[in-house]
This record gives sequence, structure tokens and C-alpha cells, in this order.
Amino acid sequence: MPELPEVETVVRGLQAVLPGRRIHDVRLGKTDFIEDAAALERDLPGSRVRGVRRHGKFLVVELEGSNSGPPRFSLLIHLGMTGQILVCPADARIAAHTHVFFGLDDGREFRYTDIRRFGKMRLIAGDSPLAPLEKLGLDPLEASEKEFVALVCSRRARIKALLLDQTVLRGMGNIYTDESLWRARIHPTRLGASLKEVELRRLYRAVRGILNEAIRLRGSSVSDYVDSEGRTGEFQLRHRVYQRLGEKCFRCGAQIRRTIVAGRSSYFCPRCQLAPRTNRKGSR
DNA sequence: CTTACGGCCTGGGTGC
DNA sequence: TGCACCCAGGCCGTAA
Repeated sequence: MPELPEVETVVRGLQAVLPGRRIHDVRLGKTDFIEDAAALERDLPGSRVRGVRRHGKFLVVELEGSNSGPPRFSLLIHLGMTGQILVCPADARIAAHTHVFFGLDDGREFRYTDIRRFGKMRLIAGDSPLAPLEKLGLDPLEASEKEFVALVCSRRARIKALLLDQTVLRGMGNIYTDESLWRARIHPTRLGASLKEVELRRLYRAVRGILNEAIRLRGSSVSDYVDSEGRTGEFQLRHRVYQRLGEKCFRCGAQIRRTIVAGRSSYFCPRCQLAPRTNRKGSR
């Protein structure tokens, strides 16, 4: 499941091969996950890649058009759960569920594969700030400790929901929220406003540490994530709670539990991450 | 406004 | 061999 570290890994891979490349042709399979498929077919051929960057879990491919189309535009890609981007020789075997092909001027092909098609793709004209990205919160790796504390300490929502909320912090998903909360020894249902200063600082450090380590290991391959060269990541080997139901906590040996928080499976250690007393349903 | 929750999209994996 | 069911992330509508 692509979250910040996986998207960052894909972006770095694309940065090594895409800038300067010209897109010759566009071929599309199913297009129900593309905002305006006709726009891709119309504006991309002849365009050149200026750069690739990440914004939260979004990939942004910056392009300059050919003479006819708009001069500058961006291709916005969200990988959803099962989206994969691969840059490969044009004659390489085509994986099932591959729905987007961009022929490149070096004989290779940019391909987008997405089993579930929960991903999104959209072409946006102009240089202006990209509307879908404007509502997103701070990048957890760019936010200062002070900013992080301010985002959380005034909120009554559960900390797990806050970390998952892309308008608060952009880029965290289920894996990295659970791993961060375990490292910081904070239970997922604790309310943001209930966290003490020392806990907030611990969480801030945990989030940054986990994300940076995950990037270093090129992400977590839990379902079918691979990077733009088709390689799996290795951070799944360092998971301490995620999908470890019933296994022993690496810190205290207690059995890892699972509960639903913010509509998501949440793995935690019942001994290291103590549940709050105050927000249990039905208790007075 | 903030928060919580259910439903929807899709298809692979699981269990009967 | 079939098939109902679960689950995943983001988003949206609704309700308190």
C-alpha cells in the first residue's frame, strides 16, 4: 500500500529516468480512474517531462507541452492501494491490469498498473498551485516539532484519525501510523488534546524516524507494492506491530492486538500502549 | 466547525 | 469447482 515512503521511492526512481524525456504516444485501457482521459490523449503526446515530485501520497509529473497544447501542465497521480508505475523497455511483458502506456523517446515505456483501480490520474493545466493538493496538510518530514504539536494538541479526535487525516499531515497511511504510535508508546484511541508535551515530542520523533527508515529501505512491500524498477521494498521486515496480530511485542513480549480505529485495522501492544480510561463508550 | 460513522468503488484471498 | 464474504484508502453524505 503506497504511503509516503513508497511514493517517495517511486518518485526517486522516476527522477532518475524521466526528466528530459519526451512522450511520443499515449495508449489507454480502462479509464474510469482518470479524471479526463481525452485530455491525456490530446495534450501528452509531444510533451516533455520537466520534473517529478511528491506531495503527500501524490506523484506530480511536471510537463511542458508541444506547440499546440498548453505550455505547462502537471500529471497528478495517486497510487491508491494497488497502483504501480513501471518504466521499462517497450517490448517488456505487459502485467495484468495495466491501463496506461506512455511511449518515451528513448524506446522505453511508462506504464501504470492498478489491480483495484482505487488510484487516480488527472492532468492539470498551468503552473498555478494544484487544486487537489491545496487542501492537504503539512509534510510530516518538513513540519517542525512546534508545528506538529500545534496540529495535534488542540484536537479532540483520536490520534490515529489525526495522523491518517491528509488535511492535517500529508502522506501517512495505516502502516506508518501504527508503527509510529507503537514506537512512541501511544494508544491509537488517545485523543489529540489528551497527549502530554513529552508524548507529543516522542510521537513527532517516532513519525520522522519511522518514515526516514522506511524511505531508506525503499518502502514496505505488504500487498503488491514495488518501485518503478519492479523491486520490492524491505521495511516490512522491520514492522513492529502492523499485521502482527497475536505475535509478541518486540519491546515487552505481550501479544499484539488489533482493533478498529477511524474505520481502520489498528495494531498495537496492549502493554506498551495503554488505552485511555476516559473515552470508553458507555462508561460514565 | 468538529468528529464519527457507514457506504461506495474493485477484485484477490479465504473459507466453506 | 463455485461462491459469498471480507478487506483495503480516499472520499462523500449524514448525523450529532
